[in-house]
Amino acid sequence: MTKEKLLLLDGNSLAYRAFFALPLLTNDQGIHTNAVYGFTTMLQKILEEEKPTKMLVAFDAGKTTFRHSTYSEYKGGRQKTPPELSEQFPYLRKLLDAYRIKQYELDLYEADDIIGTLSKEADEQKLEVIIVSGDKDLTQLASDNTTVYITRKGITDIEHYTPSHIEEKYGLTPHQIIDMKGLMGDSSDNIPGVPGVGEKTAIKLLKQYPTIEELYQHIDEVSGAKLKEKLAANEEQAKMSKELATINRQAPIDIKVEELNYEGPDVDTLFSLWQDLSFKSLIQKSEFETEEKEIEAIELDIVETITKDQLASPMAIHLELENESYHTCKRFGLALSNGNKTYYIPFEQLQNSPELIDWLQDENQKKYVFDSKAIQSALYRSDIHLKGVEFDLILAAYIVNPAMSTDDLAAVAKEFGYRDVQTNDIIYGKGAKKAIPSQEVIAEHASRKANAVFHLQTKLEEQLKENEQFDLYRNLELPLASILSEMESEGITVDRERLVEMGRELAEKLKSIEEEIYQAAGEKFNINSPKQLGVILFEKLGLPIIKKTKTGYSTAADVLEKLAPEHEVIQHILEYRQLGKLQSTYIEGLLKVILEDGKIHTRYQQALTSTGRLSSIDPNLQNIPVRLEEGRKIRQAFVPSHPEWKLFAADYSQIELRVLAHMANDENLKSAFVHDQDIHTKTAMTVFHVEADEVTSDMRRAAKAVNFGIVYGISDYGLSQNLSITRKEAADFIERYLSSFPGVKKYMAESIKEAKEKGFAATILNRRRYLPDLHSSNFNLRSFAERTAMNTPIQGSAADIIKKAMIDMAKALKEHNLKAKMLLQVHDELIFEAPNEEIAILEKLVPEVMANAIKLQVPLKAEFASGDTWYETK
DNA sequence: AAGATCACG
DNA sequence: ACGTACGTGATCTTC
Repeated sequence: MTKEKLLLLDGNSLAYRAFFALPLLTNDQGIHTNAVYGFTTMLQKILEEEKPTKMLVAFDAGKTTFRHSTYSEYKGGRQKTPPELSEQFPYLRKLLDAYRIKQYELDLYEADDIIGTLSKEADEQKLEVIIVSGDKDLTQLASDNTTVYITRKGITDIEHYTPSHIEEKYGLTPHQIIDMKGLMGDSSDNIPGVPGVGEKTAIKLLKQYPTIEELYQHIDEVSGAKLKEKLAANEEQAKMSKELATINRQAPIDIKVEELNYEGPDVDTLFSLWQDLSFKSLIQKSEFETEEKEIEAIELDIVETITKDQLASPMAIHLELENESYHTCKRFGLALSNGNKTYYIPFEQLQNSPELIDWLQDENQKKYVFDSKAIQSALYRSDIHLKGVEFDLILAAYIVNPAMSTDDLAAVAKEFGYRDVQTNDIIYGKGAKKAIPSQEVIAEHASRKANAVFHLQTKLEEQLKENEQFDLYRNLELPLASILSEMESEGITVDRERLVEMGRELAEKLKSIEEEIYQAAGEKFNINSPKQLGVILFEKLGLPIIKKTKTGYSTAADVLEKLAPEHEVIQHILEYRQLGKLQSTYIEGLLKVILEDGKIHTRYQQALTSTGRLSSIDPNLQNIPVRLEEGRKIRQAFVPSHPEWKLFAADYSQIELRVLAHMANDENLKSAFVHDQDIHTKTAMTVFHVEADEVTSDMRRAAKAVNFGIVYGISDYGLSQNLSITRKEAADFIERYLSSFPGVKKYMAESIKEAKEKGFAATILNRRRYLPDLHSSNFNLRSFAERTAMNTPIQGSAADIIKKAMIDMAKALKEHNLKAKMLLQVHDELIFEAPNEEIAILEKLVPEVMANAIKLQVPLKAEFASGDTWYETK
């Protein structure tokens, strides 16, 4: 049997050390974690190096100890524990529980005394003992069997105090450390000692007289009159100080060395705690070590058909796809799991399994999935209509924390403590190593995913309910996924010839502008290269440098506009940029993604943005040009899918400011919307104290910029940049705005305060965004988080509203038996196509549904237009 | 793979 | 004093 090794840790001391050694880290919910993190890394290191068989962490019990009856000023004058540290102690306790390490504390005694008592007992039993602390006092406990580890700078750098090390360092025995302390005192514990005697003098004296008692017996022999005088005057104090510094090795503890066996951590609990604390590096490191071996075998049947008797409700399903482009990619096969057993059926066979298809299409057969939108869309391509999705892991995880920046099932599962599933990167490889593995490998991978989904359903739903977000998840996001799938699958028709023709024209214009630029520059260069352009403009032509980027001169549009009067080439460059953008992103880009049906099928990312908005990719149909006429013409290529049909567009008017009026409960702002006034003009009237007919276009423009600023979480600098005014003027402006709209002013302050208290900003439908940086000591990070705390409820609530409108809209189209289809969403705008004869119906129905999506304190208003192309819906 | 730029709400 | 407006995606160049 290996020799017993007992590890005794001074919990309080190490937590303090870790806290002050590390910067203030927080987890994604804003709880400080640096002390727990430091403690953990130190613990991991010691466990690995020492491999103890017994362990205990001792804590100080409370404020009063038996030492206070000797000396009431003991530990007096100490700064009280910072709240950022106090809040970490419960997590430290949980951490130790997860490691299954015993913890102990005792009324009236300090951690030292518990350690002293246990180490004495262990020492007598000839156990090897290691004591770990940040407090050098503990070195008095060193012996032949006991080594005391004291953390130096940081927390993982450790000095080992054996009796011989102490001898070498101080020329004293461990026990004399107490006498040393008695003479020199300890300011941190407020132990007085003998004033004027420091470490050097104390050591010198103790080399001559081994203890304080013997020193005083021979006080007359001490050399140096001054020193002798000081010692004589403070005899009582020195003896008391010694008493205070002496660790009590007979504390009345009711725990025995035999009870301290350490058998390693409860891995699952530990991992899930690390998840909660966002200890990503620790998780990764230890997974790296366990990844290969610990993944459990699964029960899997690869089958050619699936019949009713193999199906149940609920079951988790996963359709394994070649890649993320589910509208076009290869579909490998479907895995089904009831939590224990899994089936995998290749996609070709699935298409010939009528009982399985019936089951998939049966609303009453409940399915749990990861990314229902992808599966529904991919099945729809084969005319299979997925119904009965009861749980969607990607949406649930996104609602629990939208900051989770991954769409990989395994990565999401890991976040919630489930690890028997691998990432796509591991199975398929990434970059150059990418390859399609065998069917067996794919089948197992898909089956593990289905298992993961099945196992995580309860946990996620519990968490959603706990956060009061279940309704948002179940009645908004989940039904929306299905509607988005229908919109994506429907797609929008594009007039390919129109795009090609526009491309031809653009190419000609670009060619001639390009030549003019080369002429002006006197040489050929790559106009698309900011680096090369910078050299031409700022070195060759000697134009003034207005702004720099990290890597060189800025040639961004706002800079070039300021340079325009300086040189005629600037205008050409701006035009080249503008047209080049249209050509590459919109003409060539869109032509590339028109499918055989003549349509473009974007994909909405429903679990991506931190505010709750959607995003659109492959292609992005949420940023089709509109502001400039040349670009806007791109919209002429977006057309209805049938002759005698039209496109119909409806957009919310000022939805974000209406949301603000509602949330801030600002009377002035509310009244503007109740009376349906032009909000920017109204703002100008209020801020400039003028009548409606006195508002100039500049005043309105300024008011509009301030309104934007308010929505974004205003800063004087941002506004000054936007309006090209000084910062001071911008600051005055904001001040005037806020005193005109006192409700808004109050809202801004309250949003930050509330987010700070709760740890997150929330929307009308209780969507959350965690903002740990509100507590950051970094000005930039904190300011950013503060602006986010103001902006997220506004932008996010607007997103909630339009999502709700989309659900209501889909229902209304069905109920009215309309042929009209909802095709696109652009944040505050919905685009439909419909037969001509339905347009009049939509003109009534759509604005009504949109306006009634969610009841606010102010009316919601939607404006609409229809036309033969998207361009004409204005 | 990162940075700059520019398209949208 | 600190250095910024909020949220996205695609393309191009450069490293």
